Amino acid sequence: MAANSTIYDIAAEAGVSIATVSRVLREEPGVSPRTRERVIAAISRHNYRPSSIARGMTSKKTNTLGIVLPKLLNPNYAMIFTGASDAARAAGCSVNLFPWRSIVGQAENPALALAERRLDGVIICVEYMPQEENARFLESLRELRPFMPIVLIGCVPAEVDYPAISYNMAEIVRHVMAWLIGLGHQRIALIGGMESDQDQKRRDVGYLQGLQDAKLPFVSSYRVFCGGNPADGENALDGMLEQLQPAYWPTAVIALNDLVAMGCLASARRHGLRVPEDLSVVGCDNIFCAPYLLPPLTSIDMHQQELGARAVELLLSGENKREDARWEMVFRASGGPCEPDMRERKGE
Amino acid sequence: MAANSTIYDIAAEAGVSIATVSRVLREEPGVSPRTRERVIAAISRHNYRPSSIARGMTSKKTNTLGIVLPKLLNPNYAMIFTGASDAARAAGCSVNLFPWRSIVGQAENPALALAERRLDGVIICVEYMPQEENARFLESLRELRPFMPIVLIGCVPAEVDYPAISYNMAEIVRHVMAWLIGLGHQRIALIGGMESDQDQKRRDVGYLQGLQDAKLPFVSSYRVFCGGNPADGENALDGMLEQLQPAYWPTAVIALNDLVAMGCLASARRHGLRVPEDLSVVGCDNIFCAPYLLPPLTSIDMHQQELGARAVELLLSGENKREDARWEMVFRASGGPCEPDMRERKGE
DNA sequence: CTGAAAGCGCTTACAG
DNA sequence: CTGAAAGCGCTTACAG
Repeated sequence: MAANSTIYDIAAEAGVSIATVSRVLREEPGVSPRTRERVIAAISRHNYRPSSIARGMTSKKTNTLGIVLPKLLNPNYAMIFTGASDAARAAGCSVNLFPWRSIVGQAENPALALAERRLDGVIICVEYMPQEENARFLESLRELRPFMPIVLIGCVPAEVDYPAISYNMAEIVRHVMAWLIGLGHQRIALIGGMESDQDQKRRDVGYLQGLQDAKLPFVSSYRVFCGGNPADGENALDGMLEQLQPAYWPTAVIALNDLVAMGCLASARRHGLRVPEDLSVVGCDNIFCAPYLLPPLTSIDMHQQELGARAVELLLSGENKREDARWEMVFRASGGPCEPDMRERKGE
Repeated sequence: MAANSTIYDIAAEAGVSIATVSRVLREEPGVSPRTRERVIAAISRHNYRPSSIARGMTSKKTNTLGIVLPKLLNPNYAMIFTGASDAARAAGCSVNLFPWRSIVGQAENPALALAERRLDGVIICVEYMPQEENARFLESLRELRPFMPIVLIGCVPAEVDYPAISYNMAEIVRHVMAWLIGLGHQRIALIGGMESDQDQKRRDVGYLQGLQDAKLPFVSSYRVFCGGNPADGENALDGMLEQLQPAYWPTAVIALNDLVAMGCLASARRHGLRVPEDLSVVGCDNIFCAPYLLPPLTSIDMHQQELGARAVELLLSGENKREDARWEMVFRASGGPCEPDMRERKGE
């Protein structure tokens, strides 16, 4: 009376064929009310649940989508997942989350680890993937393609031919640079990201463009690579400040993300820098804590839930279309005019 | 040459039977090296991947676990998921995440929505579930049980008979109360949670016990129910402060979680209260931003990744055992001795 | 409106 | 060491 009852048990109990039970299950029209009733009664008596796995076997549909994300501990990705999951549910699908680590490290073909799952489609976030692994992964994606539709999200390289929703980190960083420069900043640091990551390269492009736009020199001390957690940002800014005379300290920092920005705030505080008077800090992702930091953090809203939802739509639509993700700068107190207290700058 | 190749294609190509291909696939011993080689060559030529769904069909194992969590946007749950996912991977399984919303609202038997997935087991977090839905859910769990092993985590009611890893919120809140009272606090507020939630009841038990231990009166103005987000905490404390003369303002707040605590910090700041001198704030969950708030937040480390990992172990072991989750108070600057500035307290 | 039969792509005894 | 055959629990034409 339980997990082991199959469509045969129900058919026998209701005195019909399994085809009829199947019709009732799938709510197909063309079953007489009386029959339907008997079948439904038998189903509930047995607590019968059709096996989605057997269904998948015959129907070739699993009603399950996959999403590959770097990690979940950064709320940025939790937002993307949530958006995707909600949209999928509305379309009658569920979403399986694959942390990046769970599919990489698979000997030759990382992406093929997904193939055997026979998903109805997969959303892959190409971000924070070390260059080498990333290249190998994109390569192996070609072999995944025959198995299921793929949509890429994130910093999608222009040359790959997949449906994608991408954001242009170069454009974003350049925009932030222009804003900071407009506020009088000339010494602007860019902190975070691994030098080998795909999306870092895009950030650096925007950073350099921003400098060029204002005819400012590139000072390599102001570009520090590091991981994506608060402690990474803290260490990175600590290191920068300690290696430079105060006269050369940056007056603004663009952080990889809000986590790194949090670390920068902590470092600034410890070094006696007032934010934003002595140091402006700009984050990215606009995670839930950004407004609650002190000072509240200026950041970039990447509209992550919308991004996740849109990726699902694109995946289900089957279009091979490339879109740009929306983004928007959110102004809070951590970013402001450049007005460092010169009395404290012993070097000037 | 792709998604459509099956074990038959490989068998034909390699000139063997499908049983032999299956043996090679599963790395069974007892296949001659020559044969194995031919099969492997055919597999890689076709980019063949066995269908996990067909495998599940015959082997009755899906190597997939489920985990039901209230939401992912609170990092608390992202930590639990991460711990579970890592542990599952080490055991050769993957973990499917089911947001609470995705399985509830299913007409009669919410838990049965999981049944058809034929998971190898499921971890269910019983928390933040409105009482009514929660009761219905626990009830329907009985019908899920024949389908797959279940492990409960969270504030698991003592009366349910499932393997579980539970934390005793009553004990935790009582402990925090004792600590605050030891620091001289007498007016302690408890903020957050929905009155109807199971785990709130446990918190309230601990709160009342804490008051009793110190022979302090229960002042209902100090107990405010609200949601679990920063804005909820902010509004809740705002409301409390605005309804009381400053002389009666609490000198300490125990928040539902760190998100609510963040909101309380903001509210305190806006009301000119120094933390911790005028108001101590204690959060729960010790999420990544706790150390980066101003002041850094005293919180409870719930060892979430360990909890998730342990739940997976318990699930796979098949033991029907009930364990207590580890927890630990983390002391930071937001909690301290009660020494409000009386000059500011116009009422005294 | 209903049923008999084939088939989805594998694994698993059972023979040899 | 290898293969023929049954079977997992459904859906899907095809008949009637």
